Amino acid sequence: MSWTDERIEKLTKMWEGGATASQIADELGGVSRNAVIGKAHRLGLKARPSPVKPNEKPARAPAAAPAAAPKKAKPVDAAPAPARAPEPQPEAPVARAAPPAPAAPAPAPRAAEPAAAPSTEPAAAPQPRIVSVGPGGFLRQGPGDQQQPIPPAPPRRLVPAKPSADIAGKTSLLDLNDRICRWPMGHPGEPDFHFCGEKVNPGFPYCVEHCGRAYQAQLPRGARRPPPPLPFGGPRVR
DNA sequence: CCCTGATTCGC
DNA sequence: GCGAATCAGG
Repeated sequence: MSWTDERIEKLTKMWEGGATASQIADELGGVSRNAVIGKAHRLGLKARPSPVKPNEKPARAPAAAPAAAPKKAKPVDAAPAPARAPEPQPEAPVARAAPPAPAAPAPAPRAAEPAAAPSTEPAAAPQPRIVSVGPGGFLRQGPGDQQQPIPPAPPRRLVPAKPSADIAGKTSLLDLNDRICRWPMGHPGEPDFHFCGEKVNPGFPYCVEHCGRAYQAQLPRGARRPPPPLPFGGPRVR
């Protein structure tokens, strides 16, 4: 299989949509998970929560291997050339004139340090907030009013945080009890997935109508009719 | 072991 | 450019 435009597009969409490489490969067909990952990288759409540590980066130069334990001596570059890795060490500022280099990321211009204020005055007299409205309607803050550590914690992915408008008023999983019909409407995971919600046919988990769908008399052989649609609408088409 | 993504490297 | 092999964490 080759990477046609369609396939690349699908790969890109799914990758960005959060699908795993396996899922994508499965979907595209004819390619392996590795192929998908490799292609994704070549396309430049990296950056995904990787199971592997983003930690120390030996950069594939474990030259300092402890006595060396090459599981598989690769025919190539088997020789650990000593002349390698001219990694620019951040240290050893040998002959460097030291201009006003802000080496340490010291506490940046912090607006206020009320904590270490041994001031006799009870800290912070309630000053009237100076707030104005800027163009566009945003609230303008005075200096020092910066509300800093508010990392908005980007949404994880795909999972609707709250019931969408589609499902408003519909019977959700939490609404189920043994008096209402739990016949599924739509597919689980989809935004408007819900349950029938009608009053059940007493003694059954479904309403009368859906009991009719769920429980069907076995017809004699040869007189079978095409099977009715299954719950969930049958197997997912993909 | 299964899964995941990252990386390498021969092709 | 491609992807199997390999690695490494969960």
